[in-house]
Formats: sequence, structure tokens, C-alpha cells
Amino acid sequence: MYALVDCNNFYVSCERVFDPCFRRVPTIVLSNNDGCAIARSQEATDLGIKMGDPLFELRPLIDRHGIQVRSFNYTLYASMSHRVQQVLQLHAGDVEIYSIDEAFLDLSPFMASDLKGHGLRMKAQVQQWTGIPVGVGIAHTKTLAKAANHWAKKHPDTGQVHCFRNQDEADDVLRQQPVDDVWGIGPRWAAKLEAHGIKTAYDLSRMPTADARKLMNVVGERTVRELRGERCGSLDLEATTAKSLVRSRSFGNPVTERAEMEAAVATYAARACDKLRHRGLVASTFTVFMQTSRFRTNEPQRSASAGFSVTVGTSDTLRVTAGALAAVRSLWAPGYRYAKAGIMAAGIEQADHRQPGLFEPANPRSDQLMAAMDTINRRHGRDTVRVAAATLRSKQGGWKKENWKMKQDHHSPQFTTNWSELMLAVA
DNA sequence: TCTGGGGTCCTAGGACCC
DNA sequence: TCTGGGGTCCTAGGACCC
Repeated sequence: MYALVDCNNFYVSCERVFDPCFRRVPTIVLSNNDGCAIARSQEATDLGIKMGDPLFELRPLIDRHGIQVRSFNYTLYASMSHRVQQVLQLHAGDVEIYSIDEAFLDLSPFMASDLKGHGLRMKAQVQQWTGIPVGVGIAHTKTLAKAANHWAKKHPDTGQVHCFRNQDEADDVLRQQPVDDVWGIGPRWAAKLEAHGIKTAYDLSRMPTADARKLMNVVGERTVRELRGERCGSLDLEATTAKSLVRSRSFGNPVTERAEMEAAVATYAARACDKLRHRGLVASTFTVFMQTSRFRTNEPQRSASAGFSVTVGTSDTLRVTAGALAAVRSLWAPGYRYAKAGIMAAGIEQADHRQPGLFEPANPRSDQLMAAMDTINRRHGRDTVRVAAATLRSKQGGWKKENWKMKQDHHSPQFTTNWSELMLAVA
């Protein structure tokens, strides 16, 4: 049997652990750039706030109800996620970390015990040790465990833990679950399925596999089989290296000057290279993209991308920045208000497995330079040394304000990872 | 005025190989 | 009059996830 454990309103819950006075106050956490609400407390959901609602539309509601607002604090959430994972390890054979707030557990070592009771004890311990509330779904396939979890969250009488002991118990719930709530069924497929008269998860589970394959693809077919209790996926325990890596941000203010775009893209290129080196990886294809805001429909729109490849994988910030800047210059078209840009790295492989080029000898000086830069920045803080292209000089010779940088006006402290931001108790 | 970021997998079609 | 069979790799587009 598998358990799917998922944290309730995870980002909001993280904020509340360290801000207990706001436990009953409606609270939202914003996306990067303070753009829209991506996590809501139950009280905020009850006020009608939806996932993805833009902040500026919520202003009146925020003022009227004293809604607590927080900027995205990834460092805090990642740290809390790690704590939750450590507790889960104690209650499972194997644990697959599925996302920052979800994990699949192998419960086979506990099959002799009452699994619902096991789930309740696990939930209580996560709550007590980390302060994070979780929901638990238990079933014999991953897709059904997701469905059980969904049910548990919607029905408080379950204690937020629900177990399908057999297929009949699963079917009872699937009959009441809309098809678009099924894990793996997104809005497009849901619309197609509903057009074919398939409205509930149970309807979907009864669909002939050949039809499922035709209407969706092999992924959709697997979902149908899993709903019937046929196991198609097991726990994914291997730490695979990512196949691509993206660094991109929406701008705090629209970018209209090429120099600003160059500084922004150079910054993202450096961040992407930092990440590659941190993971011991190199990449051979880089794609730079820039786009206007699709929401500003009365303005001219543009979305453009251009890339470059290297024969031997690299994570050298200088080299990638040079290529990225050339891409920006080739793509740049004036007269637009750009809202976002970024860089994608692909063709990723382990740095120490990289295939050397016949005409391109290894460059130890590049590795040494990057290592020195990383050491300095680790000790003295990010960007202590950086590529000049990532900065803007004013005419007076000083640094120019970086208007493109994202907004974060409601940032909470890094309670768990930064000595200078620890909570202070005054007796 | 203001609307997130970072991933994965599958399929079809085209180019190429022997 | 008649012109093969069996592959791989790459890319773009479309779907999904959190």
C-alpha cells in the first residue's frame, strides 16, 4: 500500500509556525514579484480568494478583512519541507519526495497494523514536531492514494486521514469525485472526457483502455488503469539529474531599454550557472527568452527566444553570459514593454562525466576561476563578486537602480536558516 | 499601475543513417 | 513495367504536475 502525504496550505502553514498570532486570521502567500496569491489559508479561501488571483484585485478585500500577506520565502519553505520529510521517514519503508509539500510512502512494512491508525499517528507526529498540518491518503495505487488524500482533506470527519482498504471502498469515493479532480487529468483532458459523457472519477475508471489511449495518450491510459486498482507506477526513489534548468523572473517594472535587459539576462545566466555548479552539472544548450505581458492586451505583444550550443558542456558563468548577451542583442526589438525574461539550460550532464571535445581541451583555469568565485560568494554573500554585465552603471559612475528586480514587499524572516533572523524571545 | 516559476513525459513529423 | 526495409535522433507542440 502507498500513502500520499501532503501538507495543508503549505506556504501559509510555514508562515504560521513562526507567527502564531495569525493562526485564525486569513492569510495568503504571494508568488514571486508579489504578483498573485498562490497559497491561501482556509479563512482566505472562505473569503472567496482563488489560486492565482492577482494582488491588486485583492486589495479591497485585504483592507476590509485584515488579511495577512506574505511574499514568497522559498528558503523557509524548503527548510520546513525537509523537516517534514525527516518525520515521514520514520513511518515508511521508502519515501518518494514528490514535491515541496508532498511525498509518497511505501507502507509495506506496516501492512500488519491498522493503516488508518498508522496514518493518524504519523499526522500527529508531523504536527507536533514541525507545526505543519498534513493530510494522508492510503491505497494500493498512487492515483488512488491521491484520491483518498483528496477525500480526507474535504471531509473533516476522517481526521484528514483516509484509507481505501479495497476497491469497493475506492469506488464509493470515485463515484463522488469529479473527473477533473483526478491526478493526471488536467483541464484539457477533462473537457474532452466530459464531452464523451465521463463526469466522475468512477466513469473514468470504467472507460475501455483503448478509448482512453485514443482520447488521451499512454499516460491517460495508465491513469484509468490505476483508478481500477491496477498498479502502473511504483515509488520513484532514484535521484535523477534534471534534464533542464530554468532561471527566469517577471520584472518588477517593465523593461524598455536594451541595457536593462542585458543586465537582467546576465543575472539569470549567472544564477543558472551557479545552480549547475552547485549540483556538479554542465549544460551544452542555452536558450534565452523574453516576452511582454499577455495581460496588457492593449500593448504590442512579443515573445522571442534564441539559443546557442557549446560542443563541450559548460557551467562557466563568463562563457554563458557572453552567449546570453549575444542572444539578447540578436533578439532585441525596441518599442515593447518587456515583462519577463529568462534562460533555459539543456543537454545537462554530470560535470565529471562530460565528453571532452577533440579540438577543445579542458580549461582548468575556467574551473579554478569559478571555484574561487563560488568560495568568495559563499563566505561573503551572494553577488559579492559578479559579472560586470549583470550590473548597470549610471552616468555619474555609481550603480544604477535595478528597476527590473522583482518586488518582495512582505518578506518574512528566514527563521530556520539564518542566524541573524532567528526569533527573539524576550523574558 | 499591478497577473509565478520550474519541471516532466508523449507524439508526430522530418532528416538522416545503412 | 518495374524503385526496400529498418532504424535513430531531433524538434516542436501539447498535455500534465506542484
